[in-house]
Amino acid sequence: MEAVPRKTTIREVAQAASVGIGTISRVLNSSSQVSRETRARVLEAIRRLGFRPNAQARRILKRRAEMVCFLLSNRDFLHPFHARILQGVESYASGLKQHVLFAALHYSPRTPPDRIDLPPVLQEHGLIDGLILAGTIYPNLLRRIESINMPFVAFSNNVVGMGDEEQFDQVGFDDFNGTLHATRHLIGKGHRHIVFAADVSYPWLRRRFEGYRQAMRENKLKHVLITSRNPQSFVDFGQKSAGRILSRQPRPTAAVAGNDEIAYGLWRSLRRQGVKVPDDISLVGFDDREEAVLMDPPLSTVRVDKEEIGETCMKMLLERLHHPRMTFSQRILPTEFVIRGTVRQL
Amino acid sequence: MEAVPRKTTIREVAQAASVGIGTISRVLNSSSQVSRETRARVLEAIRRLGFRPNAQARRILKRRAEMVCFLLSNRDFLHPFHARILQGVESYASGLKQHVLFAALHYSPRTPPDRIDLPPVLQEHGLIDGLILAGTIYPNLLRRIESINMPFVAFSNNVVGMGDEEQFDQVGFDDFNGTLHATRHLIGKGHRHIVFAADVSYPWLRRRFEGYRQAMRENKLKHVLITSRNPQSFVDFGQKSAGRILSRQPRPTAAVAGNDEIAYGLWRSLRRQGVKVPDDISLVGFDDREEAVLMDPPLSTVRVDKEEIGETCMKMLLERLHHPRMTFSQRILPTEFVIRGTVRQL
DNA sequence: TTAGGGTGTGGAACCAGTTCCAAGGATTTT
DNA sequence: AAAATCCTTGGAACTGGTTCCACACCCTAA
Repeated sequence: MEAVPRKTTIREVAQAASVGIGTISRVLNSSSQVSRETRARVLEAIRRLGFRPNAQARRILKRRAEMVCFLLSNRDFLHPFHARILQGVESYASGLKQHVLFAALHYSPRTPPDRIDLPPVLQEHGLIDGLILAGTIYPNLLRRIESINMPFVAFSNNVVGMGDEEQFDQVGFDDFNGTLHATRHLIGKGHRHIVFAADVSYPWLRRRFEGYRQAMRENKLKHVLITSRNPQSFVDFGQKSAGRILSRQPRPTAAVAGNDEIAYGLWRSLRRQGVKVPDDISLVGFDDREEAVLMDPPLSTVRVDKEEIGETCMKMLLERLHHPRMTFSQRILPTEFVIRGTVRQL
Repeated sequence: MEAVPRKTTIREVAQAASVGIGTISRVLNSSSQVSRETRARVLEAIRRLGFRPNAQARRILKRRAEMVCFLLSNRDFLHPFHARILQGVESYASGLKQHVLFAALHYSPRTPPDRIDLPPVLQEHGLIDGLILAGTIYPNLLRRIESINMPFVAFSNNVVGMGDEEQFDQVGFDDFNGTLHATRHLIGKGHRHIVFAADVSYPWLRRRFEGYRQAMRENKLKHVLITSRNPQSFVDFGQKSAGRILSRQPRPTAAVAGNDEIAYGLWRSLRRQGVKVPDDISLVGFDDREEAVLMDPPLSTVRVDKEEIGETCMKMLLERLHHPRMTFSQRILPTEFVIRGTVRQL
């Protein structure tokens, strides 16, 4: 490897400006008082030499990397959903001169914690100050992270199999109230036979189901859960569910999908069978993905502000870094039902 | 801010193992020969003290951050397309113990280079070794990057307004041959009246248009470019183009869309007007986005391997870092036409 | 026995910053 | 006029690694 050209150092700047190295440092950190003339002379020397302070050296002393890691776990790819969270993290972070490192991890929920092979960032220390966990989170990963004493905040909607005794910082959105409001909206539009389509073995879909059930119960309506066998994907789940919905007697007038992908699958399959949305059946989704607007008609769905999730994660992580012994907190961000074109008045 | 607990240092480990600090370093870097017994004693001490070497300190000496920045410029959000490139970068990088920092930047093509406000990562030095530029790249940004002497590789398909004299490392995919093959495929299926829909003021769409034109020319067919006024987005562009396509005499039997979003808009608008794809008109896209498979019927399109782009960018950047004076190179990755359901045999 | 070579090891010097103490000079107080 | 205080400033010491030189030790050859 060829030698990297040496960069200007603080000592050379000090020489050039005929001051001591301490003064340069003081100017850089705009901290304690430096006389107007000295400061000007130093700044001029910095400009002239094109000096940019070395980040690593500062960090050793500061004991802060000013960097956090966004760790995406067990996702085959960086979905727009998580991409938006990442963006929320980044935009908030960069305003505070914090950097965001991106890393991915694949692990099995059954691997013992100490056998989980963490990404390189987490193997050295001092590289990052903390961690934002996104993607599916099983208890063994939490154990592993705790074992290296790395402060972290988890995006909690995809946390699986955690007991109530678990204590860690988390940010999530309100699954329950999301479907509660969506379902109430359908009921308000005169719908009585409303089904819910999702695989409720996922904790977050289970919570959404509970929100739907709550709305049905408070209106003394019967709840119906539609599932399908061996789906290849959520879209496929939706497609396979369509037939089951249509075969019910009496035929449901509306369906609440566990997420937008299921809603898409449903819509596509219904349309193929000549069933029109919303004329023949109303449909609502959850998540408000990009594709929701592109559906025809555009999908009424529960909006989740993904960037706000990211921003809140970052905010909470910084608080944790500043106050390591602060008690753990959990933030649930509200969701919003967005009315588009897939619900009709009965 | 509370004090961060001091971590174990190499000197403490040396003390514990009753060896010198140099020996610890040698063990850590598994470099020169250390006797079997000494190595075992050191490793035992490291384990017992839970020692993890400080990354920053090493980097000062090594003059390498082992970190690169993925800079997304002028994108309102991290599209799946770029997300996949990022993933390609990350997965290749992490295998080589390199880290990937994510940053975003918004700038105007008209801002003078020295006025472009770079993200914090690029303001200090030593934090990253190099840069991968994704998103729209105008000459002023290149000038700015060059001014801080930061090695970089650009994803070249979105480079705008660059003369031929521009020299920098770039990785892109083959716009021209993509549409060339797609159009040839349509011609092979018996189509003669084929239009191309896109705003060719984008250089990459212009290249795709040229590929289409080449295929038409070599078959002595007339090329037709469809554009539309003041589109809100690519999808909108597609929607607005549908009418223009249908009003042509004789009516085209196939359309090549500049990208999948335009294809989606076209498809949606055509369907609304009762025109069936592919029965009444065949359609091909470009990019092979996630949505392409979800369209009904799924879209025949030109696949671009985004992760390979990311991987190649990272590979090229590492080469550049190892050989700073190497001549600049440009890699064009091949594309592949994917046959799905939107083209019919005439 | 001595010279020569190879291996293993200790630790000073170094990297590029920050911190802090001491000290110089100016200004104010006594 | 002397003492006290404040504002600036210089630079040694420090951070936590790596590098390199010196040296001890062992083995072999002359």
